[in-house]
Amino acid sequence: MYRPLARLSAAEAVFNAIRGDIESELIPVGSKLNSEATLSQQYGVSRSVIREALRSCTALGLTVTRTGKGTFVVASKVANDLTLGQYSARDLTEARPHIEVPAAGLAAERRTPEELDVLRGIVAAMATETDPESWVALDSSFHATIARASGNRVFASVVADIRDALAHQSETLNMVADRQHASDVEHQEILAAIEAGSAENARAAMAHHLEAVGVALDSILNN
Amino acid sequence: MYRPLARLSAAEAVFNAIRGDIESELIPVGSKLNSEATLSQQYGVSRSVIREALRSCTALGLTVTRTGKGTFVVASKVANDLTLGQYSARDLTEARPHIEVPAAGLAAERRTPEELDVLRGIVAAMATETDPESWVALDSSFHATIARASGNRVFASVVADIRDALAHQSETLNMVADRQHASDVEHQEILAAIEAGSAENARAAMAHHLEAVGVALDSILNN
DNA sequence: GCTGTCCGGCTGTCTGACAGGTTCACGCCT
DNA sequence: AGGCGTGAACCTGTCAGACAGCCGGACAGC
Repeated sequence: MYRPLARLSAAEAVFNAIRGDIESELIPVGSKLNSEATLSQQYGVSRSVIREALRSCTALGLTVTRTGKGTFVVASKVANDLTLGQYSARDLTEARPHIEVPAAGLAAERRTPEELDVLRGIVAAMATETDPESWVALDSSFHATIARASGNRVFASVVADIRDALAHQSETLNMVADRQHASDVEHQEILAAIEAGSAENARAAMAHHLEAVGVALDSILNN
Repeated sequence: MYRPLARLSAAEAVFNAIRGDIESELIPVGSKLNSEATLSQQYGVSRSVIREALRSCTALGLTVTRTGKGTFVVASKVANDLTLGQYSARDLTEARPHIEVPAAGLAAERRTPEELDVLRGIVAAMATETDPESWVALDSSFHATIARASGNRVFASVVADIRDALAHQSETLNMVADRQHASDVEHQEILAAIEAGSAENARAAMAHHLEAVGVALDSILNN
């Protein structure tokens, strides 16, 4: 009575199998999948098919693959903010300096006294904040406020988007513990430059800060 | 001042490029991508890399690939119900008969007079309904009511899930125009069997209905 | 004890090949 | 002339084998 639909391709079948194992947590988050060669033998298909299946898992954010090491499970289910979180950590880290550094320079020249007050308040609050999530929220405000203080609506809007995306990434939180104190110091330097009205120093301080953050994120992504 | 993150693999780079073209609607929805061999030449990489990149697009629901025909753009952005819409049209069509057919049989034996009234009302409404979306909603109610009438909470729950997922798929709507009248007739036959208390006839009528729907969906998926 | 080097394992990519699905035009038959 | 089958061209799906580059650990030398 029942006629099946078109056959699944081998790659789809393997993808379904692996995805099922991951979503059922049969393969727990954090663990390493078998090597492509091993999976190839296990499923009785060529390595090309395995790679395409893993590529699907990676596209859905279930796994990450690192050259020379293997493929690792990073989530047991598909994140539902795949749409909104359209920026990858790499995209963000790469783009930030190009936007936030010039924005900091403009902010040093154009900031109002009120904006300075806000920034001082944020920096002070961060120094005593111990909860990582709250600290990240303050960090977002700090950078967003500087972008607004640049007087350029494009910078303000883009930085707001970037901060929003960053706040939704687990790497951000993982990084806080190591970077919190260092970031506080760097923030103070940025603030000082903006207070002094030195665009050059503000750009340098912001560049230094983002560089350090980028390095930290990089090491987390490749550990 | 700025050190880039780890290089993107060729497959990731090509994926980003194609995804960008799709999301910017530079490659409009409905159009066909160049063949894998052609893309291979265009991007200067091997066909394997192209296939992995396209596999990523397909995993995100941006494209579908059909053997012997090519790869087609089906969405300009990643759907945000990738999580919820965890069932593919294929999954649904494949599973439905195994659940709804026995449920119809049980419903014929266990339905209450009140449930019969509800079903009659739905069938009557569908016969005069012209708006496709409203018709689909009634269709969902019809199948869900039968599942509830089976007296088996598992069937009721599963069918509700299935109907919910189906209602969110564009293929469902595309199919209505062609199938509406035929489905109305088939629904009447199912209702008649359930009214008569004939489990055998109810199963047969439901099986026939789902078979016809499956064929229609199949032709849409492979047109 | 520390360091540097080497090796085995793994991913990233390429090449070439063949099977099977799809389309279309050409030519044959009616 | 019109319908029909058939084959050629093109496309995706899969396979096997190969090699470069990255990574981790073992092992020898200082």
